[in-house]
Amino acid sequence: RLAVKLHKTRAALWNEYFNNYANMSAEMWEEEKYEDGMKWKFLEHKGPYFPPEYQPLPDNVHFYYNGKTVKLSLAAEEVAVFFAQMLDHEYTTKVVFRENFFKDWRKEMTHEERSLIQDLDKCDFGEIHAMHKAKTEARKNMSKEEKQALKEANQKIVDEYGYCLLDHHKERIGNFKIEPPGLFRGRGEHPKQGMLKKRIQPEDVIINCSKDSRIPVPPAGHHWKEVRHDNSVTWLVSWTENIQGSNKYIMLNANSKLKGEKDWEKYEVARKLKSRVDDIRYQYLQDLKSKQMVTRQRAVALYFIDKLALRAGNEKEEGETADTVGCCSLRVEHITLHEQLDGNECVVEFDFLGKDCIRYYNKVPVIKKVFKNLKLFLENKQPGDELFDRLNTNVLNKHLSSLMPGLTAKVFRTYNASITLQQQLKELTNKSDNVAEKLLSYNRANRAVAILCNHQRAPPKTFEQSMANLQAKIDARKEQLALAKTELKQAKKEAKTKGNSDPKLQAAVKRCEEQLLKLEVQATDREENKQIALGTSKLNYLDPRISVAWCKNMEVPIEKIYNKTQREKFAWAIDMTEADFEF
DNA sequence: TATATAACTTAGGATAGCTTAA
DNA sequence: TTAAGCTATCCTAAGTTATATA
Repeated sequence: RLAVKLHKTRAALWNEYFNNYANMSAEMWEEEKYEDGMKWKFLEHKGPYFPPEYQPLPDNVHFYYNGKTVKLSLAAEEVAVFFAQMLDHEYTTKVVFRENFFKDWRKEMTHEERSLIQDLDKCDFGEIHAMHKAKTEARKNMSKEEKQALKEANQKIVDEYGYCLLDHHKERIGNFKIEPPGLFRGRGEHPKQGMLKKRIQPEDVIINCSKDSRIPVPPAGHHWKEVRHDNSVTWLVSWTENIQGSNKYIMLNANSKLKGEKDWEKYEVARKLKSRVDDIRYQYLQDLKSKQMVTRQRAVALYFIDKLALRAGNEKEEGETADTVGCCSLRVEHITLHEQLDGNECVVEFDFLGKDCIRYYNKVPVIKKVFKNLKLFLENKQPGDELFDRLNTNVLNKHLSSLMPGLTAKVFRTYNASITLQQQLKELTNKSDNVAEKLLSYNRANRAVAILCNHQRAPPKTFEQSMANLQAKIDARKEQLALAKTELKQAKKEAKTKGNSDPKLQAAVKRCEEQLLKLEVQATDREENKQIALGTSKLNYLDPRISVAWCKNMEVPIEKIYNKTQREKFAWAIDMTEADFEF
């Protein structure tokens, strides 16, 4: 009940803010009274935008099997094109990808095709691939006018399908396009990579909107799977995808009221954790000594989640997805215990694949009680056995929500990310620094969070080159600076005899120094960022009010840290945050 | 109580398109 | 003016969590 009350108070606060934000007077916007769980009262939209239908290959582009031209049926040809388009990609060399593709491709073939085409290695997609490359090339080389026309056509689609009416607001939709068919590209060693992701028809699509709205019209000759009017959910359109059998949704853009409010709530829960975290930590440290195995496992898991910002780690169905784990699903093989390592005692070495098959590797000194428990958990287990065999995310989250309303495993990630940013910003930035230095500090604080959350990226392909280019610029600037300095010296000497120094030359030296510093700072920033992605934490874990307050305090324009999309998403924070905000 | 499912957030890679330097 | 390089945006996969179902 308390949580509901809290929620309602927040909703009222939010409405007050949003009235201002939307630049509407309170009278114009009759305050919505939402029942619990009601997401909207009125929802109208145009339905999804479908990808264009398949365009058959021109007659001069051939597919060959075993060296002979084969004219494929339309369905088989479309799938062949999917494969041909990916030929430059590493995917198409992987055995699993090729096998899955070939199996699904054969399903699309006619009887005759199927009996002829039995070996993928005998297929020659060369001409189709070349055609595709030529097409992308041609697109790149379009004239200004053609590009402009294309842009306008796209804008027209956005104007028509990209917005909806939700209660009193025209809101942008996040993804209004139905996903086009193609070959499934999973991450890492995905058992389903290469399978055919089928074309979605209107008959597969569920529409969600108000009863009294103008119901979206299906494409000519088609009908929707269902039209429903469920205002307890936020999606406008959904369909079932054929690879995993899971649902896909069309939902609002991040700048919408619905999403913004949810985001705000997320950070409010994390702030609440801030005020409770001491007690909660004390509790799980006590629990390390519990007589109950479940409780001790839960305590160790919480220790990891809190200290290392690990994800909850749901169980996954084997063979359906790549083999990745989070905290609760860690297996014996993923950790190594060291009584002594690099001068530290009780070190746990983690090595596992997390979400998106991103490797988590870390050597962490832990407290003795945790170490002792871990040793116990490992007893009589095989490498493939679960470390926390009595624990799952359900048990863990049930416990957490009993400690604090709204508390779940992922709140710790949000909390620790945001509090780390705030602390780091305090520690790293000086008011007297120039903007470039302040931004380096900001990025370093952001980077500390990204490292904590293990947000990695593949080093950009052009990284080495781009670093070299930057270094060349720095060298050139250094030379220029040296030159400017000698000129100034010379001028000063002459000034002694003539009596006036040269302010122009002094300014030139100063400008040169500033530019050099800026370049050097940029180089440092880029080098440190080689394998680290800052965007994910910025967008999903860092309370934007921390950044907004920092910008105000440091007199850094908000545009320096948030691009247009980010400013739109965080409009609420930019609008409501004072310089003294504390997370 | 276990398992499945729905709904929603979080995630990195691909690509479009803008900026900058040659 | 053009191409290279970089950033923003798009895309959709892969998580988490709450709830429904067996």
